[in-house]
Amino acid sequence: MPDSAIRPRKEFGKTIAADITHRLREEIIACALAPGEPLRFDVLRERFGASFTTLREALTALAAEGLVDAQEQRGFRVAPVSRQDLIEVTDARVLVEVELIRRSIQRGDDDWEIAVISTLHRLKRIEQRDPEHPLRDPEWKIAHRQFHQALVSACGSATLLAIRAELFDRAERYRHLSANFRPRPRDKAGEHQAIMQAAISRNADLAVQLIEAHIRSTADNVATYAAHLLDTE
Amino acid sequence: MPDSAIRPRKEFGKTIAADITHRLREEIIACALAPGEPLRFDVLRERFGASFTTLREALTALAAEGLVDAQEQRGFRVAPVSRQDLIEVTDARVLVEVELIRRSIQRGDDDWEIAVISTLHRLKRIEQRDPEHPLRDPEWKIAHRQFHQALVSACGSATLLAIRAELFDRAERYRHLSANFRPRPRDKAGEHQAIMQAAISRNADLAVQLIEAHIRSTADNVATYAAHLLDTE
DNA sequence: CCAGACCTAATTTTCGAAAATCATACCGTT
DNA sequence: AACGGTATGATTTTCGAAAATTAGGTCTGG
Repeated sequence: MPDSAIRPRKEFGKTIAADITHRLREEIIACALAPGEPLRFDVLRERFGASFTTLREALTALAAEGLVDAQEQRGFRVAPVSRQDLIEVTDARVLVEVELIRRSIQRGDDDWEIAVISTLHRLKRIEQRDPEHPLRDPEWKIAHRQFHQALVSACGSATLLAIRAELFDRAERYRHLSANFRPRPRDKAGEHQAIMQAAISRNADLAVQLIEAHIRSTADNVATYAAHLLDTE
Repeated sequence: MPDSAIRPRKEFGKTIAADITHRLREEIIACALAPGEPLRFDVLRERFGASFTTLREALTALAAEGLVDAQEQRGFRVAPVSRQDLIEVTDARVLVEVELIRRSIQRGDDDWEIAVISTLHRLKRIEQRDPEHPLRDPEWKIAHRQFHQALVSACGSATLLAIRAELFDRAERYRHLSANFRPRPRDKAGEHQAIMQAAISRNADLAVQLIEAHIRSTADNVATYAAHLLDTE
């Protein structure tokens, strides 16, 4: 990855504000910025090399996504975590994801099947290469995200996909939170494989059941291994 | 604190940006700013009396809510409307609202019942007073919003309530869109009464059925009377 | 010693100028 | 006339100084 000195001021054709929103989002999801941590402008200014107002715009956008907590006249902080919030995010994810899987299975065409199969294939490849700590591998994170994205991509509702994406981000932050304390990842590969097969064979009820179990067991895992981070709030 | 003779620039304790976000949201929902209309800074600056960056922050927040469309490097515009978007918003609302009604009916306590009954009462009072064009009456709009809010308020999930609120706003904009062309409002009072009774008597299945019909028939109404505004996009 | 008013420093929030980018009209060439 | 490049004006985007607000510490009176 390019050094920050070499890195262009902003990504392809986009505004600096949008770029910083993206970078901040990644850092918050990865818990490089800890939950509840104050986001002071001096610090951010130095870290991201942007002005007050540009940073403010990025923080406002992330506040609307639920990753940042805006305290009027008292600045911003990384959205705190809690057991209650984890439960809410999990339940909301199940509600939305189940609906989108059903729609995608009903509406998905050949391209959808190909996307599901190929994104799973890539995910498994990466897991074979280094089965240790998947969440620490940026490539695994991207591949994992793309597989789940592909599963629901044929649902036909940009509105619900946007909501799903926000909930996915918030859930991923909790996964990172517990990643450092989890002794060994469970058998996600097998779960993903089963979900893919249920989806491709158009077995909606089975796919829905597997997805719900997948989401809930991940959340349970977080609740167990990050318990000490969730109760002190 | 300078007690200026002029009216206060903002609501007490809030930032100007938050205040402008609120005012812009109201105007977009009410279609005082037409769908698709470009939001140029000179114009907004004069209308809202704020600087570029403050306005930019407000527009960014509204973009995250789906009421404004940010076109990188080419400014902002009011989010366009379309038949497809109306369908998506309606379906998403049904999905979320049905879930929240179920939870509220299961969990609601005495205070919840009181809130449902009293907000409906107020709504009916306002309708009696002036049964003509409810959407043009700010008081009716607030009362209507508060009744529906009360119905789901006991669901126990701030996360889902926030998602619901965004979808409600987007749907309300469509209602305003058709309000000018609808010959006569249908019998909403009766529908609200029936929903309240089903909720209070803890008949979840009936309440869900009524809510879904309520949402869908409203959307159908919009699709009919605002057809000429939805197809040209 | 405590409560509360006051002052100062730290921090956020807002502003308008300046830089960057986009849209359009103009011009010369094929 | 069609095309492509370029200058020009319009508009957005970014910046850092300045204003506004909060946080924290000090002093005073009871």
